[in-house]
Amino acid sequence: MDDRKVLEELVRGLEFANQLRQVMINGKDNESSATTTTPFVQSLVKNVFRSFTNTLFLLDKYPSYEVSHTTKSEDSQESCKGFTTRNKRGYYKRKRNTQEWEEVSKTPKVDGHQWRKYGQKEILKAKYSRSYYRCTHKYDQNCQATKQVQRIQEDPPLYKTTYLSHHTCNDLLNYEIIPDSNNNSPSDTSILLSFNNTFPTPTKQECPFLSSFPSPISVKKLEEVIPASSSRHNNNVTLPPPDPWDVMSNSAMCDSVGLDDVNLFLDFDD
DNA sequence: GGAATTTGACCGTT
DNA sequence: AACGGTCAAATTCC
Repeated sequence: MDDRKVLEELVRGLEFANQLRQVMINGKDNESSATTTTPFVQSLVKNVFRSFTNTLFLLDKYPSYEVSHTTKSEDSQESCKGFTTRNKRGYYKRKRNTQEWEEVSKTPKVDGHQWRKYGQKEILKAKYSRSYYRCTHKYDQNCQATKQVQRIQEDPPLYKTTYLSHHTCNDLLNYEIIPDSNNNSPSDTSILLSFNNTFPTPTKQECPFLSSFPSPISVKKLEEVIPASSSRHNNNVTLPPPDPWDVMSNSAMCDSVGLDDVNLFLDFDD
């Protein structure tokens, strides 16, 4: 069987589930409908996500899949961002690869991974500066995961996190592959792949195998308003925001995520 | 004293 | 030339 086709089908399923989630989110905006439909529907959506992500994790064990989804940009990025030559300081590939996804949350939350801030820049036409983080295990485990955090809105505060490359380190605690908890409690509003979490972060946690999950999808937020003024040294974004793949595990372990906590849209590159 | 953060410089991309 | 991602020395934190 063609792993890629299987994966594409799974991704399509995720997209549908995400669309359903969007419907739910819209429903939550309308408070009356939210109270009547969310517990059951949320549970269903969560289970759908759970099934898809579990399968995707399993697919990750297939080397052929990894190869088929290694893009040119990834290859070049590897060579560029690896900084094999010390003199090539700042040598990188600006063009984003396909293993990139974004998340928008109301708070810069803590995720399970350990991040090291390595830079902060003022971005043109952006009101707030952008912070750059790399995985703490970049050198000891050659983990290439990086992320960028930028505040995009003042009131209410909104933060955009852009993840580039998934973790390859073992920075995560043990994680059981998403068990079918059959948890349909009304308070359970989390969703796998919600790319967000709210629970307090243990210093170290999560699952090693999750960290090596290759993301074949890119996630884009559809709209973003960035005021055209500039301010420097915004220290509001010092807490490491969540890592999507952590969140998947986190959601599985601790279902405490609000659906409206994330404004996320999936987009799939062909 | 080691680890993490800050911040100006560097440098490839656009 | 401007922009933005990264480096690395200086500084701060624990």
